[in-house]
Amino acid sequence: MYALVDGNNFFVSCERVFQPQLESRPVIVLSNNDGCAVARSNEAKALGIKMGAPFFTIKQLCQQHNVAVLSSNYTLYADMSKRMMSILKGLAVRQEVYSIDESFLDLSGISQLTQHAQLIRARVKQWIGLPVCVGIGQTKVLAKFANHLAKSYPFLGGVCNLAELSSDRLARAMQLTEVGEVWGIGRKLAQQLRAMGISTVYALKTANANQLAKVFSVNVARIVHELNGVPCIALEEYSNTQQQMVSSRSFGEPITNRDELIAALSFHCEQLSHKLTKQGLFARSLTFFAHSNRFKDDYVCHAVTLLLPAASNSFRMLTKLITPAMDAIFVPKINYKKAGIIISEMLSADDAIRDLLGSSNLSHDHLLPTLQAINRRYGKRTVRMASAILGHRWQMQRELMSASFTTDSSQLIIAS
DNA sequence: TCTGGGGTCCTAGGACCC
DNA sequence: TCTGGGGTCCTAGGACCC
Repeated sequence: MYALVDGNNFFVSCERVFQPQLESRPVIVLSNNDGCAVARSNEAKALGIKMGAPFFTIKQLCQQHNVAVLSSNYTLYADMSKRMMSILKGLAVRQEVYSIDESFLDLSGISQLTQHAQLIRARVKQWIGLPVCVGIGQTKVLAKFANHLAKSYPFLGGVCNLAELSSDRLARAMQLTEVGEVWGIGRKLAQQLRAMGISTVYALKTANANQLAKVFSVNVARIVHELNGVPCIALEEYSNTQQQMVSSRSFGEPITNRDELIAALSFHCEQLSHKLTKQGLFARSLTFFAHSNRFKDDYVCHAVTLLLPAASNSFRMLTKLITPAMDAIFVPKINYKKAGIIISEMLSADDAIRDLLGSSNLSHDHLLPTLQAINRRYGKRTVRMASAILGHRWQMQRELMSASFTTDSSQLIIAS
């Protein structure tokens, strides 16, 4: 049996742990650049604030109802997530960390599953102050569905174990739930399924999997099997090596200036260099992209993929590609709104292939460890490429951010 | 005026191979 | 008249997830 444990309104709950005065008040957390609402407390949901709603469309509503509006504080959420995952790990046979606030657990061999799920809830709440819901089912898709029920029906007390439901009640619950709620059925698929007369979870469960595989893809067939209790999606305990690495960001305000764009791309080189080093990986090629506002008619997007002479994790090497990249993508007078870099080909140190002359397809920047040591000791970005300080107008807006309660000793909460 | 960022997987189609 | 069949690899693009 699988469990899906999911933090309730995760970002909001993290904020409330350190700001108890936010309890029982409507609270929302905004995305980068204070763009749109990415987390909402129940009170905020009740006001009709939708997931992903652009902030400018709800600003007035927030003022009217005294909604607490916060910029996102990912450092805090990542740290709270790490703590939550480590608690869950101790309460399961195997664990798959699925997202910042969700974890699949393999509960094979554990008896009294419902009680165990309640223990999970109680422990996470007591040890780190976060409320979670637990859904239990025979497959990952069913565990997800159970979790949805646990969240939707408060009388369940935050835990839903499908094995405890009679087949009649399970069928009833599936008939009452829209097909789009199923994990893996997004907006487009839900729309197409509805057009075929499949509009509830139950209708999907009882549909012909082979037929759907032909019309859509094998994925949809897998989901149908999973809804029927046949596992098709395995628990991924150890994440396979990452396929892709991205650093990108929208600008606080549109930019047209070449230097400003260079500064932004330099920043992304630093970010990626840091990520690569942390995971022991080396980039082979980088895709640089920059685009204007995608909500406007004159939207343009330019991208170029460049190969490094040898795979590298050093920001000094990555940064060298910025000039050729700019030559390929930069067009004057365009109002750029976002830029970034994608690495889609990575090597680990083990992949290094030595040729006959002893040179390697990996290039080690021997200065890098020293530079990193300086930055660790004297603070992030003490030493950096000069190109990164050519401009700053591109930086994000985060006007309403809370403190780094758990990761910066100067910002600890003081108990008096 | 204002609309996130970071991922994965699948498919279709072309190039190329024997 | 009639022009194979099976496979791999790559890329672009779309859909999905949180």
